[in-house]
Amino acid sequence: MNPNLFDFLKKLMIVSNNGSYRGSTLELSKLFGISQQAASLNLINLEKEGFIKRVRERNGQIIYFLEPAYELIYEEFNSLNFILNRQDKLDISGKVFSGLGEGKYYISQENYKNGLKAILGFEPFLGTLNIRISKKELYKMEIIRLKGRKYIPPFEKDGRVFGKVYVYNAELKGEKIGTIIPERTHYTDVLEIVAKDNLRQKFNLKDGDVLEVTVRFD
Amino acid sequence: MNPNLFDFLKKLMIVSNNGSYRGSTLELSKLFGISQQAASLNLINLEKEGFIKRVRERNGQIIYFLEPAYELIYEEFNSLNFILNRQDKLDISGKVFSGLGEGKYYISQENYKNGLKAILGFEPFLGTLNIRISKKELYKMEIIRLKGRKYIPPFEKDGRVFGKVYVYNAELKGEKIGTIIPERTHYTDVLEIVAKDNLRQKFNLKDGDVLEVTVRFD
DNA sequence: ATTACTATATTCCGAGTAA
DNA sequence: TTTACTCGGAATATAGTAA
Repeated sequence: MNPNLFDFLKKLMIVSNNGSYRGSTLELSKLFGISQQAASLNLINLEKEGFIKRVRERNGQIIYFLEPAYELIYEEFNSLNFILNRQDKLDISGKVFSGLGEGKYYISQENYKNGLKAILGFEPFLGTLNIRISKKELYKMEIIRLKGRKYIPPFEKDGRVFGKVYVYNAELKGEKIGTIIPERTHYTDVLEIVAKDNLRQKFNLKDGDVLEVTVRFD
Repeated sequence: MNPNLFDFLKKLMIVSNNGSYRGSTLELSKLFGISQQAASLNLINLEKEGFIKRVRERNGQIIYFLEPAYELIYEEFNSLNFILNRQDKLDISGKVFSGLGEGKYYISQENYKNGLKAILGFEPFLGTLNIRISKKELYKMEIIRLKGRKYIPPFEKDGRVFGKVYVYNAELKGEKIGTIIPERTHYTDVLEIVAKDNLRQKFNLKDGDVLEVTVRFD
């Protein structure tokens, strides 16, 4: 979300009571030092994006905050908490699920395999373990993305383009592992795990099992 | 601070390590999905406003975060915490100090006196107790300002203009009191307290004593 | 290589005003 | 009274480019 709109939402939630705000756009404009038109437009956008629900009244409107608004605030809260704790690692948890077996195909490519070995220090098992991150922890995925420093550069092979992937040292159940995040992907809630061994076998994992991974940024 | 610049600072602090970031404006622009020029300009502004200190290097620069940056993040963190806790009251503490006796003059004006009585439900002692809010809790002053609902409208008397003041029900040491914040003032760190009695006498207060006030928003 | 200036493009805001 | 549209101007971002 646009930082200006977020700022407006934040202020709106601060001046609200019991999960709602009753007032007019003129009132809001005066409170926030913006124009009535800007207040109106911001409300329209917030409603369009599903953060608030409005009910018109004689003299103004009632604004109800929907769950996504609180989720957004919570994400931001956690991001700031992360900064204040100046952490060099981050714990994230998710549920095991079966991918389409693409992981094995990709990881078998020489460039990726060698890149992983160089960054992680071990020869990876030819397969990945996927975990899906819950909505509550999605903000951590963004932080992990932003913190990405080590990566395997993109390359071409047999006329196909293989994209840049960020690689992180990590731990799982005391095991040194790696996590991979492709630079361009639409799966923003998936963390791919590589390890020396077949983790699914080693820990007898089933779909739906919850795993906690410690991702390192050094 | 401008929300866009704040957002940039926040992202910068997330991708940093050990209180500093080493890299180029081009790198940052790619990380954040903005232009190199915008990254450069944002850094210039952050440095101008005293949030960062930069050291040029061969290939880029090192960016050090200064204390005001952490303070800013901390303030925002607390504001969001406030939202998430959906409070209808707020505890704020500050140190007693002696004003110039202006409080007595203002509070003696009929309009102010009657307005206070109407909102607070008691006849105020003709004098105010001032407390100065510490930097750490200044963000609460902004929240209180934003939450202001009840006020005494501005008026003119003897050719003088008396401004709008926001009035809040509050508590101090179990006592029902009121706090006043003028709409326009340059003392953003001062909370004025009114009460039925002379609080300074009643509680034997001296300058420097720390008081905790619970401000209500109902 | 960099950063950052200048000029242009785009986005955003607010005044006027219709509904 | 409201909210929210159109439109012009301000603010902001990007492109080009100098240092």
